[in-house]
Amino acid sequence: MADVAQRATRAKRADAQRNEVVLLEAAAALFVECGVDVPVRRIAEKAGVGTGTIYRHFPNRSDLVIAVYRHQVEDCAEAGPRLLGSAESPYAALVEWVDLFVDFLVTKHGLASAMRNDGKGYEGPHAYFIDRLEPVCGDLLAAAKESGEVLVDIEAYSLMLGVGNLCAYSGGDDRYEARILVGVLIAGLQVQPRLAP
Amino acid sequence: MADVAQRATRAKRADAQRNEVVLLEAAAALFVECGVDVPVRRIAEKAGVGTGTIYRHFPNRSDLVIAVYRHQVEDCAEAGPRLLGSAESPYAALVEWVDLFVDFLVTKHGLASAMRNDGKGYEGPHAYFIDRLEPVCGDLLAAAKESGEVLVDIEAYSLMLGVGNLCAYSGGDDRYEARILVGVLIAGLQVQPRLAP
Amino acid sequence: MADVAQRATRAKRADAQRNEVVLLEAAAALFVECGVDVPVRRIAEKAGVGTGTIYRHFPNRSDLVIAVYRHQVEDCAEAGPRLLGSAESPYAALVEWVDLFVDFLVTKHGLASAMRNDGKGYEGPHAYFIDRLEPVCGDLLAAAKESGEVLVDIEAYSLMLGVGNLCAYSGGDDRYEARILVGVLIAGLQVQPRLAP
Amino acid sequence: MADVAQRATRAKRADAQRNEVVLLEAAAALFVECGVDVPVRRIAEKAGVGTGTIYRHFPNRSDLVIAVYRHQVEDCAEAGPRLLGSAESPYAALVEWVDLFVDFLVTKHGLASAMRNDGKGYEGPHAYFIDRLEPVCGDLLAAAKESGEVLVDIEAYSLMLGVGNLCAYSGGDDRYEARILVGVLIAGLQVQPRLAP
DNA sequence: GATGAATGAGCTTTCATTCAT
DNA sequence: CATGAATGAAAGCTCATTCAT
Repeated sequence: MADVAQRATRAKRADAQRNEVVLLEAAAALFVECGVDVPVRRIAEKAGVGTGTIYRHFPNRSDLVIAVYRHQVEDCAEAGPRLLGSAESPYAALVEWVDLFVDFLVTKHGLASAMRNDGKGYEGPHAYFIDRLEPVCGDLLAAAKESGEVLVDIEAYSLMLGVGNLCAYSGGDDRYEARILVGVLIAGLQVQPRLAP
Repeated sequence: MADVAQRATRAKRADAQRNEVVLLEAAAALFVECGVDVPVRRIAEKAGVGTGTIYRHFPNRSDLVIAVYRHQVEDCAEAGPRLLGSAESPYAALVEWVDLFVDFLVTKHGLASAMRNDGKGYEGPHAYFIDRLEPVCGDLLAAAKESGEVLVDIEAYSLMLGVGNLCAYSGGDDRYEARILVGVLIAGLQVQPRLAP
Repeated sequence: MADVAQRATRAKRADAQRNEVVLLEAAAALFVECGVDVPVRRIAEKAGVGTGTIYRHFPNRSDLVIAVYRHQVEDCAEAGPRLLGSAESPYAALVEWVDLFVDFLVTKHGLASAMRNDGKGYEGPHAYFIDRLEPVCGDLLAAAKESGEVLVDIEAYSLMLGVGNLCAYSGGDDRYEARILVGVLIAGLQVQPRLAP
Repeated sequence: MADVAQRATRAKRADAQRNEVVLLEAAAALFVECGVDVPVRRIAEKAGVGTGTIYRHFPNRSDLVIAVYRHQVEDCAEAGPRLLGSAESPYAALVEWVDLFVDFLVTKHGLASAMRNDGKGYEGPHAYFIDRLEPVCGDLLAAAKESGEVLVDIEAYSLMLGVGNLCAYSGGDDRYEARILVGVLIAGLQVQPRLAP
C-alpha cells in the first residue's frame, strides 16, 4: 500500500516535473526571441499550459527568469576550478573559462541580457548570476594576475559584466561579432594600460 | 494682413521650436534618471506640456527617443574627421574618438542602451546611430589598420556596438567600470589575436 | 470476501467521516481568523488534505460554509423549547435564548456574517439558519407578547436578523460592544413604541 | 484671449465633472445592487466609460468608494448640531438624527454595508465615516445622557455601528424591518439595563 | 496648435473548480 | 477515494495613443 502511494506520488511528480521542463524551455525560447520582458501569458501559451500553472511552479515572474538560467549558470560555475587545474597557465584557464562563459551567453539561451539590472525592476536574476559566478571568475583573474599574465587592474565583477554586455542581444544581428570582441577584450588584459582613458 | 498672418505663423514656429527643445531636454533628463521606458506622461509633466503636445511633435515614443539623441550623435560624428587630422597617429585618433564616444554614451544621456535593437521593438534609434556613426568609425579603424597599429580584423560596426554594449546600463551600477573595460578592449586591438576562440 | 469488502467500506466511511470532521474544524477556525472569504486552498492546507477532498465532501464553497455552522445552529434550536419550560417568564426565556444565540454568533465562530444574503451570492447559509431558527425564536417571541412583557410588534425574522446584524463583524473591533447593543435592543422590546419613525 | 483660455478650461472641467458625477452615480447604484466589492470594470461599463477613466478620477478602488458616500455623510454630519438646537429635548434630537441617519443608510445608497471594516481589506471608507460622524453622534448622545433621558452607558461609536449594522443589507429583503429595529434599539436606550447580559 | 480626459488592450496575479493520476 | 496540478476567468491597475475641447 505504501508502494502504491509512492508510485502515485512519483507519477504526479514526474508529470509535474515534465511540465516544469516544458515551461522552462518555452520561457527560455521566448526570452531569446523577445527578451525577458515577454508577458507571462505568452510563455504559458507557448508551453501549452494555463497561466496559473506558471504561478504554481514559480510564484513570480522573476523566479521563472532565475529558474530558466539556473542550471546553465551552475554548469559554468563548476567549470572554473576544474579549468584552473587542467590548463597550462592561469591566463589560459581564464581564456578557456571565458570561452565557455560566452558559449552559455551567446549560443544557448541569451543569458546575457538577463545579467543586467533593469533599473528599478528585476534585481533577481542579476543578483543570482553575480553571486554565483563572481567568485569563480575572481579566482581565475587573481591567479592570472599573480602569474604576471594579466597586467590590467580590473575587478572580476566588471569583467564579467563586460563580457556579458558584449554578448548581449547578439542573437538576431549577424553583423555583430560578439566572440571576436570578447577575444579582443581578453587579449587587452595582457597589455599595459595607458594612463589616460 | 498677410503680414500679420506670417507674423503669427512665425511666432507659432518659434513657440513650437521652443516647446520641442523643452521637450527634448525633459526627455533626455528622464531617460538618464529612469531609463528609456519612462512613461510618456511623466515626460510631458516634466516638460510642463500635455501629452498630446508630445505626439504632435513626435508620432511615436521611439521617434522621441531618436530625436533626443540625434544632436549628440551629430556632434560625435563630426569629431571623427577632425581627430584624424589632428592626432599624432591614426590609432591615437581612434583612441581619442572612442573616448569621446564613451563620453556621450556614459556621462551624458545613457545613449548606449538606445543603441541596441530590442528584438522586434525599436528598430529606430539603432538604425539611425549606426547609419550616422559607422562610416566615421570605419574611417578611423581603416586608417589605424593601414598604419599597422591595429592587428585585429574587426568591423567598425562590431566595434561600435561592442563599445556601446560595454557602456550600457552603467549608470546605476557603481561597481561596473565601463571606461576601463573600453580601454582594455581598445588596447586589445593592438595584439595579434589567437586563432581559436 | 463480502465481509472483507464491507469491512473496507466501513473503514473508508469511518475515514471519510473523520476527514469531514477535520475539515469542518479547520474551516471553522479559519472562518473566525480570516472571514468566510478565506480561499479554499488554505482550508485544505490547514486540514491537511487536498482541495479535491473538500469538493468531494461539499460541492460548493457555500455548502462547506453551511456545514460548518449546522451543528451549532442545531444546538441553538434545541435550546428554545427547553428555556421556555425552565425560565421564570416567557420574556426571561427570550432574553436567555438571545443570550445563547449571541454566544454562538459572537464568541464561537463568527456565524453572524454568514447569516446575511450577500446580494446575488450565497443564498445558502442564510436560508438554512432562518428555516431552522425562525420558528424557535418565533415561539419565544409570541409567548412573550402574550404574557404582555413585549409591547413591540415585530417579526421573529426581523429580530433574529437584527441580532445577527448587531453581532456581525464584531470580531476584530474592540470598540464595538455588540453584546451591550443586543441588550439595549431586547430591552427596547418592552417599551411602547412611538408611532412615527 | 485669457477669456478664451478660461472658457476652454471651464469647458473641460465641466465635462470632466459631468463624467465624475456619472461615475459616482453608476458606482452608487452598483454598490447598492452588488455590494462594495463590485469590480471596477463593471462600474466603468455601467457608467459608459473606460476603466482608465475611473482611475484618472480615483486612484484606488477605495477612493471611489469614499467619494461615493462623502456627500451624503457630509449632509448627515451637518444635521447633528442643527437638530440639537431645534428639537424639544436632546433625546428627541437624537431620535431625529438617527432617523435621518437611517434615511441615508437605508433609502439612499446602501451606505451601511460600507461602514464595516472588511477584515484586512478596506480600512478607508470605515475610517472616514467614523471620523466624520462619531463626534456628531457623540454630542447628541452625551446631551441625552446629561438630560437623564438616556440611561444606558454606551459609546457613540458602538451605537452608530449598531444602527449601521441593523440597516445593513436591508435592500433586497422585504421581510427585514430595519427601521422598526432601529426604533426598538433607540427606545431601549431609555431603559435601565439589566446587569447580566 | 495645445491640452489632458478618455480609451482599452495589456499586464501580473489570485482562486474556485475540474480531472488525470 | 484522495490528491494537488492544471485551468482560465476575473481582478486591480498602467500607459501608449487618440480626440473633443
